[in-house]
Amino acid sequence: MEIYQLRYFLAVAETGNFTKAAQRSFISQPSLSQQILNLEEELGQKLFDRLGRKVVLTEAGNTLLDGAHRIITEVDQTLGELKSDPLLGPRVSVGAIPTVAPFFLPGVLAHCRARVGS
Amino acid sequence: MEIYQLRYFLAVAETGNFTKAAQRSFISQPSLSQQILNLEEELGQKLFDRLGRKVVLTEAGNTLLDGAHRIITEVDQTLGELKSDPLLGPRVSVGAIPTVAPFFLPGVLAHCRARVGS
DNA sequence: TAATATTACGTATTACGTAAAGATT
DNA sequence: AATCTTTACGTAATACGTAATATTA
Repeated sequence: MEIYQLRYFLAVAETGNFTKAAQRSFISQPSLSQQILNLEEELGQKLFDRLGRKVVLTEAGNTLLDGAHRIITEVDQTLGELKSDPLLGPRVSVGAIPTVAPFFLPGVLAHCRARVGS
Repeated sequence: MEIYQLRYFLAVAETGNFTKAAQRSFISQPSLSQQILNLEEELGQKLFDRLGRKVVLTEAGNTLLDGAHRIITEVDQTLGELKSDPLLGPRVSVGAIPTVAPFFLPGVLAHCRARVGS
């Protein structure tokens, strides 16, 4: 079970339709179908009942739906905190005596930022 | 970012050592190293400071550590609920008039279970 | 020099797309 | 017949292992 599979699963659960779910996921419909089948096989549980053109969650599917929501929420939140966050990363502490600090530091720091490119 | 990568990351964070983390993860040490690098590249953040033989979490690493713990906990809980749980799956409701139920149902149901193999 | 991490590169797994077939309305 | 899903199969991406190369205590 991987994160990308859970995203596919959620797309199907929310659209109730493999074709639309595939479009939303930017992959072909058979590939998405395959991943859902892989998930079902790994879990040993059918996740959807294929009723003609309707796709409905099974009991196991509903259980996974709950978990997937919680997992993906945590994942996206964590990604949001981390992804290329410029506030994270190495810090530099600079000390200076009070007399010169207000005069020199602003210009010097701006120069540093410009050279580093941040 | 995928679940298997988060497990590798946790292994390194907990052991503070790529070699031991690889052993615990049952993969070779270079492969694990590569996955950590992939993660760092995707996130645009260094996750560990390699200080000679010590490996220490960066600030971004600590942020991911929190998230990874929550994510993996949810994942494992969800997997535990689902994986080949025989209680899940299709249910069959059987009705019978009170008079015959206690006499016939036990044997018939046992027979069904035996034929289905459950 | 011993212990550890990274780089280089080939192999094997596997996710994906296209085409064809099956199933349902 | 039209719409949707699954099956079949080839391709491309990539996770992994082995070997060689840094790097540090």
